[in-house]
Amino acid sequence: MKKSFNERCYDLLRKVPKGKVTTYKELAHALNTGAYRAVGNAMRRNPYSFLRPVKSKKNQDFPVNKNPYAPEVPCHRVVNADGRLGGFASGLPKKIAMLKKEGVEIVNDKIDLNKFGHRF
DNA sequence: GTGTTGACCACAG
DNA sequence: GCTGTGGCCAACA
Repeated sequence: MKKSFNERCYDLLRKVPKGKVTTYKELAHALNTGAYRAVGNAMRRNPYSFLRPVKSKKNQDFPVNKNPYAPEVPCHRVVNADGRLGGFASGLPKKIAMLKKEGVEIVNDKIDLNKFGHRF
């Protein structure tokens, strides 16, 4: 079964335990590729993002109606390699709030990857 | 097939 | 600390 790069990203992302975060770098590495940017790209057009903004383009890559992953894809659990939150389509504060809620400690809008960084 | 863009990374200055 | 530059890979026009 051939999965799109996007799907693989989400699949890995779902494996990240609650209370932990991963980085675009690790994610891409786990996918056996170095396309961190592509991962970010995938998240940006993430059709399963439950906080997806109105900025939805043509998400013709997946059947959004069925959204099989739904809130199971914690796109808020992905951060930059430095631990910075980087970007979030629906706003960083939201991301921070959710992560804090899961037990992730955020200091100065950054995450301690030594403690909360998940590796595949 | 080519060129642009992207929620990035690493390095240089 | 900041900006600029080059590079990586995938999706899209």
